[in-house]
Amino acid sequence: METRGWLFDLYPLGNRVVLWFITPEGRALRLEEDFPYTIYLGGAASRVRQVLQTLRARGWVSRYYPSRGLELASGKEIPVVALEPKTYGHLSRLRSWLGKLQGQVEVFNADLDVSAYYLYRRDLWPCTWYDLEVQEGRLLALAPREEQFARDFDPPPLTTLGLSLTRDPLIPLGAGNSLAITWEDRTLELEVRDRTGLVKEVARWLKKANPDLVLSDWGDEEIVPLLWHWSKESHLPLPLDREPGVVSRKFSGGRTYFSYGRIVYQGQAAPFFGRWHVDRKNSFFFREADLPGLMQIARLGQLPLQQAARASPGTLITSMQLARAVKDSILIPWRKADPERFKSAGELLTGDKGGLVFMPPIGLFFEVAELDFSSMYPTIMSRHNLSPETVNCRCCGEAEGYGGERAEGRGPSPHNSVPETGYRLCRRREGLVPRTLKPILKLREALKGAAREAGPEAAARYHQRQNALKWMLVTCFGYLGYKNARFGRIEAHEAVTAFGRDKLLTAKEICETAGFQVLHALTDCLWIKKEGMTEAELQVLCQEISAVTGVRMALEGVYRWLVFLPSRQNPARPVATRYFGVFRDGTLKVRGLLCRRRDPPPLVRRAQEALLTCLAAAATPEELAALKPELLKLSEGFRQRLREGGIPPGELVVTRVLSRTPAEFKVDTATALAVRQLAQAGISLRPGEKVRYVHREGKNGAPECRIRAAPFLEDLEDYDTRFYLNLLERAFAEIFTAVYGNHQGGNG
DNA sequence: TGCCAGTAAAG
DNA sequence: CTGCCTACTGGCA
Repeated sequence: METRGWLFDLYPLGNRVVLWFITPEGRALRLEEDFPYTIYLGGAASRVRQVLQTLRARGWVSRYYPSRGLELASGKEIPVVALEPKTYGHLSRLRSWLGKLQGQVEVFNADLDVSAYYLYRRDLWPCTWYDLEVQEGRLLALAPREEQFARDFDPPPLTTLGLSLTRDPLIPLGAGNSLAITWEDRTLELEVRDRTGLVKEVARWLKKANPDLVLSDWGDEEIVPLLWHWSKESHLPLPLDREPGVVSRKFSGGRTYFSYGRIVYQGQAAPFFGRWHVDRKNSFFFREADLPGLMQIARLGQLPLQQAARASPGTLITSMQLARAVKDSILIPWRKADPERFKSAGELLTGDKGGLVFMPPIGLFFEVAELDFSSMYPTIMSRHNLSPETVNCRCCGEAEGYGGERAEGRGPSPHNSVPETGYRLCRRREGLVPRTLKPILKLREALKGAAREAGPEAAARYHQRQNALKWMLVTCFGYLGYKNARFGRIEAHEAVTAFGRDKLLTAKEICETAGFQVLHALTDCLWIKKEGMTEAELQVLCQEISAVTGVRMALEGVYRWLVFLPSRQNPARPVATRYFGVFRDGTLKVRGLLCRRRDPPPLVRRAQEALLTCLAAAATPEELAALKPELLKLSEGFRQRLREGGIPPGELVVTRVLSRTPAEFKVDTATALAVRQLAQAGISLRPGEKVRYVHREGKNGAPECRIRAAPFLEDLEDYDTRFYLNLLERAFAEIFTAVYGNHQGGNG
């Protein structure tokens, strides 16, 4: 039978991969396909023979045969033995046994996710329409009806059931918290009188609605594990899955890890089988890019959507690289696992200098243009062929300057040598990283273009999708420098930043030659001005810089006025990353101010935003000066409200991310007090999770009374007026000091 | 006043 | 699938 279907979900089950398609009529279609997982063994033939004998004796492998594959580093084809585990269930045993053979044989393609490996091998991607050939529940053949990197796609309408909590997620379901179910624009609150009743009610809704998507808040961590547990306890069915077979469901607990210099917490996952469960509060990409973004990354990353939803940008870009490697017959090395070892201070200092920074002058400036390189690092990687296997490659010989004299000057650098470092780049092969990046860069440009031309609704969807791609591009650069990344290499990372500095410096010189004054420059942006400059002139400048550097330079905008802030520790010194201003079209751009941080109380954030919004109306020095009385009045209003008291606690909540476990705090900081308070109430938080609390009156009282942690704020009557006034003054000072000089008037 | 622990921003 | 550098605050000696 031939039909059409939109690839919706897939997962391994027993010996096969189960695939769910949505038909044009909106029906869910379940199909199975045989898919053997293939591991490759390389190295000395005698060793490999020994390993195969053992595996045969243990009965873990169904078959093996000689094969060939490309070695990443050399690009050469090498002989290997392909082996197929008997079932997916044998994979974990096989992996851990092979893992112990380090140094004896080389093991490739061993640690891939089964669903993802299936998609890479079959060259398929989710969230796409396919022509299907089907027989008795088996998938015989399929062909995509759309391109993987298509600018436009049309998903079928999906039925959605909402699931959330009625109160703060720290309050457990059934212990003060209730469940809310949303279906067809109506929300129903289910009180938890008895657990069985609740399970029955949820089961009834799932059966009745049979939703394609369950979109939840806190479903992964708080709702689904409890419901599942209760359903097992009471032997009641809970049809979370469409899969009729037996699926195993384990709740593993979340994971805390260190990324970009800070602690992150990723909650445990509670995916469904044959149905999507997306927890909005446990999905980086949903937050950044909504459902269209999730579909986009599932397609590009060739991951089941529920996995893509919970993945970090790093996992996504790695998946794209893995897919590329499988398609190109490159043997995939086992992931380097060295999780305990952090870089030492010495390692950090060597080599990597990062982005180039010029310090701005402090104060207020009028008519300043900002120029930004678009996607500078990814473009550099793609244009200059930067990849782990292309830096100082073996194949291009060492005669052409490798290790020799450094590239002098900053003119157009020799085609295959890296500025500053003397590294040499491969000319024969295009690297894995550039090959992965190129189509992403191209699609992102297409999406940005489409967003500019489309109506507001379609534009929002294009924008979400391009935003998802942005994060993958950014992370791709970071991963080059990460020692444990599968496709990382520190020299490649250094080369990217070296090219980056070179290009920014080139841009600065071009600006100066054209008679512009360069006020400030930061990694991939420039702030410049010239008496009587025109937009047309700036566009020409951008074109010249783009042509010379090979990276697109675009005019971010012309500021009517712009403020660079001084350091608070040393007011004579500027800070590179804190500024705000208003463009000619009246939009504000604010960086590094209090309102851009995630920790300040809503009241303080709103106060600063109110002042900024007021200032945005001014265009000239005169207008700016004329606004001062209004700003003073505004700020006095906020002070007044604080002093009067009676501000709801929610307005005063400070939000911080836990950096360590409660026991690890050496100092009684407010954050430490808050976690302890929660622990006393039986709520334990892990590093990377957020704590929220209000500062109370009486700083000198017992430590327990200095703060009150959320969610126990409902009966809180007092707050530390001095603390909040102080914070408010700081928010005002960031604006007043630079715009009007130090004098703030009022009682400031 | 200087130092340290703790926390967060922009790119 | 765990990539920094720098600015800043608050508490303590």
